[in-house]
Amino acid sequence: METKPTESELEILQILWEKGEQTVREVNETLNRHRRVGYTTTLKIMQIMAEKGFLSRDTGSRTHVYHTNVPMEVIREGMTDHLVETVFRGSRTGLVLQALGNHRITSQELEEIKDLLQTLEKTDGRTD
Amino acid sequence: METKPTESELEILQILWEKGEQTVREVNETLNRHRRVGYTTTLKIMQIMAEKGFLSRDTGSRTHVYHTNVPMEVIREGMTDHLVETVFRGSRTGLVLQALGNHRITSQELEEIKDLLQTLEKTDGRTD
DNA sequence: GAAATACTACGAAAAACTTCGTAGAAAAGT
DNA sequence: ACTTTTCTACGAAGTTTTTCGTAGTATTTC
Repeated sequence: METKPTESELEILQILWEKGEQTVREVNETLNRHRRVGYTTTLKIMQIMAEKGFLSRDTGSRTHVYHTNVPMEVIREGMTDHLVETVFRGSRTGLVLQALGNHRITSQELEEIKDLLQTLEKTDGRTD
Repeated sequence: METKPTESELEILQILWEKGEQTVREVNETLNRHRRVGYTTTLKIMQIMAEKGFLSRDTGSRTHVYHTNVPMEVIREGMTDHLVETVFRGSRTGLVLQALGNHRITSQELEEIKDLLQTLEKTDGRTD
């Protein structure tokens, strides 16, 4: 399965993940809240995404309704892995330290992370 | 400063970060250990990178010697921020949890992260 | 010192992605 | 009913990135 959408494709995926199924017009209107994009541009990209398998569409009525075909989780994992490989030379921890370092973090976030670490510590059988 | 190299540019940056200054031929040979790339292709990209400011070069002798002009840290930060914005809707913690979750992690890595968290907890004055 | 090799500069083709105009059909408005 | 709006499909132009061939010099090799 494809896991590396282009930037434009990712914008559209985000909208569909958040709002569920949408028509091209709806997606285009959402996009236009942030930047100017022509209707047919959005249409074209969504058609391409359907070809690539990122989206499926209901062509029952004249106005097609699109929905994502890939879980957000899968894309997040793929993109994160790609960053780890290309930028952090395979070091997942490197990325984690980068993401944590030098940035303000709330107590709640800190707790979340510590909880996850504890879970990992217990669950994940390590050999070292 | 530019912080978002293309994929090809990133490959070259990685080589120069690791090996220090290099000629086009040296870089090209390293690239060719993994995939076939023509010499002039590498040359061209490195010339473009010099224009963009990613690299500088010593043109003293006929064979130019290139070195990076941007610290690895800066690119890592820029690329990580970009991923956070586009894929994790601005949630740095989301990325951290993604990077940690579902992946085997060594005790040593775990310690590293816990240490960093402790430091953050103490150092970073939080308002919540 | 002539031939082969190595280097840069340049341009342009190829590929991937983005953008939009136009055509033609369906639906809605009046 | 007919005019306007809305929709998809399609093609093509525009952009960015990647790829490489060729030309022109310099250097090395024999």
